[in-house]
Amino acid sequence: MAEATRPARSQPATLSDVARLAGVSIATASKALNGRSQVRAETRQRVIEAAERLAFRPNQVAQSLLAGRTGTVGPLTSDLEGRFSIPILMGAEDAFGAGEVAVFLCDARGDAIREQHHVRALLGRRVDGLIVVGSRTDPRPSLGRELPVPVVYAYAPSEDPEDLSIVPDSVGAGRLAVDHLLACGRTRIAHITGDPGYAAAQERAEGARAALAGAGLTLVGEPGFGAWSEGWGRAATAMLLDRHPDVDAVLCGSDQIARGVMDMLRERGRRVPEDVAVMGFDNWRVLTSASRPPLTSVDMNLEQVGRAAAHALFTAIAGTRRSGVETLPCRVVIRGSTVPLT
Amino acid sequence: MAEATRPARSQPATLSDVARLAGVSIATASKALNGRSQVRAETRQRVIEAAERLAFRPNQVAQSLLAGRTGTVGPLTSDLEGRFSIPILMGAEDAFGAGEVAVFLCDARGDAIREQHHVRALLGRRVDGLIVVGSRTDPRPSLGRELPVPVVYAYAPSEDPEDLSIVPDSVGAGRLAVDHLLACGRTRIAHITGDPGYAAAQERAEGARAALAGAGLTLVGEPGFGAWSEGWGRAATAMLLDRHPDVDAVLCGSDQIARGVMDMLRERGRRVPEDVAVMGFDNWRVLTSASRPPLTSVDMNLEQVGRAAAHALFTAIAGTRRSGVETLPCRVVIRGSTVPLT
DNA sequence: AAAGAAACCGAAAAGGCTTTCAGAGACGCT
DNA sequence: AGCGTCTCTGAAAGCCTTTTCGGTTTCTTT
Repeated sequence: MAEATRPARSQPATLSDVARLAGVSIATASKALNGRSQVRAETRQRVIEAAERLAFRPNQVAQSLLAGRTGTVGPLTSDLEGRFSIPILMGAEDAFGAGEVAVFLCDARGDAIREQHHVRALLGRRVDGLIVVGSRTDPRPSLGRELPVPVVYAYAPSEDPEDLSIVPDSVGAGRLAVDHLLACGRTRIAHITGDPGYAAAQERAEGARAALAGAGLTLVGEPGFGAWSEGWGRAATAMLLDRHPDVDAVLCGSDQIARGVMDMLRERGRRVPEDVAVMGFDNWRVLTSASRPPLTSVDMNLEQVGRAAAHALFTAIAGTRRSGVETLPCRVVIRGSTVPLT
Repeated sequence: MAEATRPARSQPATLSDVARLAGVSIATASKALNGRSQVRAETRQRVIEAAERLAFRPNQVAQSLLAGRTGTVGPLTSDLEGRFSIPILMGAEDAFGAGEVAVFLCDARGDAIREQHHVRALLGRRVDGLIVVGSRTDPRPSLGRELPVPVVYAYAPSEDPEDLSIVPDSVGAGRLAVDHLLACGRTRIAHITGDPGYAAAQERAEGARAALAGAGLTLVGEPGFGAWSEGWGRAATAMLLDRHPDVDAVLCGSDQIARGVMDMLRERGRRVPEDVAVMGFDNWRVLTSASRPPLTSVDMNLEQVGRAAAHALFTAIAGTRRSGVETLPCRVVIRGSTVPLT
């Protein structure tokens, strides 16, 4: 734990340092390094060598000031703890990273005041655009139309239809899930899901019902709304088995619920997937692959949502703006809880 | 999905706009807004009103250029997916957020090339400092001593002792865990943990052994190194019960392992915590609170690690640099798997 | 009333870069 | 030799803000 005050570090080289070393003006140095054509090859070479000797990196702060664009983007997330924001941010970072756009990190902790504060801070830094990442798919208040930069909402759509929102297709996801169970030959399908106050819960249930109706079937019992927890999965399963012992598949609102469901099924002597198939939602690796058997789950393709949001923001910055809510399809990841391992 | 090209948004107001509206010079406007004293109260008021009318926000890009500091910090993480980086980043964001420092988001995906690329990008943006966040506690190569800004390593220490690293105290954590089990009256304690290639696994085992030795005891059997998975927890527990049926506590290397252990214990008819106490590591909520009974676990205080790293970086930027590896204590979070619920 | 002090204001420079535009030099042609 | 044409190069402006410092106004004091 040595402690010392070292001398200030050497300042990074500037363009004028390079120019001096190469014996040219800064204008020429700039042109040489940026591939402008009005420089003799030999001069350009001299400048490039000088730049390398000095480890010159153009000061992007100065470039930004001049260009009026900073090449930065502010993603506002309302919860970093939650596992939904991260994949979206990674997708966005991915999409931007390729284009040399830097991404700020802002966690509003679900607090509107903090969010406002972050928006201000980001605008002060002259970000070129904002991505607002929600923690649930319910619509959220718009940041407003009067912002000086484009905004894209991801996962949680904006309440204002003039804004552009990119969300996963929850209704379609419910449909996909049921389609898979039907394809597995199941016909007595129950649905145990989370908090009915979540749009995602309602929409998935809606999609599931629609798909069943399409096959001339209905859900076994009512959708079991409750909490997004293992405990609820266990409790709901116990009740379900009492009332509908003939159930042959349970579609769960989350992987956590699914784990609880599988737990209780095993406790009651049902085999998964032979007697009852179980499906989860979210495709959260830790849970899906650790369970016995591994859990079939619907993946919301969140990284794609992030990438799509980044892409939309890009085009909006370039001038072409879209609006409305755009949905992206989910996908079923099949594991041993619906299909016996061969 | 309406599509349209709206007119370019109005540019944000600049200081000279404000000055013009207030009928003063740019210099006076600046002084008025920044609370400098050489402005008549009445004039200041006029300027402030003008600034408000125009929704003026000083352009931080220009401020940065002038000040030579950007007020930004680059945290390089090697895996955002992993659950260890996030709390550290949140802690850092927290510590900086208060001081108006913006944090960039960089995920190197564990790739050294990507990391180099990100370092360059961050330096180009003239960040004032870097925080390197690792995904495991094993030492990692230094970024080098010749960087123009201070660097702090968090979670994964740098191999270069001249660098400053902030890490959780793994040895101490092992000791704390055993101390808790001893305090619960357990004496026949086994240790089932993860990949022996991880420094964290070795160090925790070392701490556990030391604490036992201090009480005149030894581990039941050898430490069970294996994988950081539920599956390994189950398998290792089965073997453990065969060889040492009298075990009365299992210290696990992670919460996932602990879940597997508890699963197998239940399957073999042991009650937790009455017959066998179980402890996990990492205090990962999803796992600890969802299990039956809730899992006692060691929390590495990662947010504190992040905050400490941010703080160290702050002081380093201000000129006072430290070096070496500094450890932060962990803490035991007691739940029902070691202490019967009252 | 005049001088001195204090309060207030604005011109200008700085920070690092890009770009425009004018000027300088080289070359080919008549 | 003189002219026009290219090809290169560099001075300077501009991006937006802060700060210094000289200048102007106002107030106090004798």
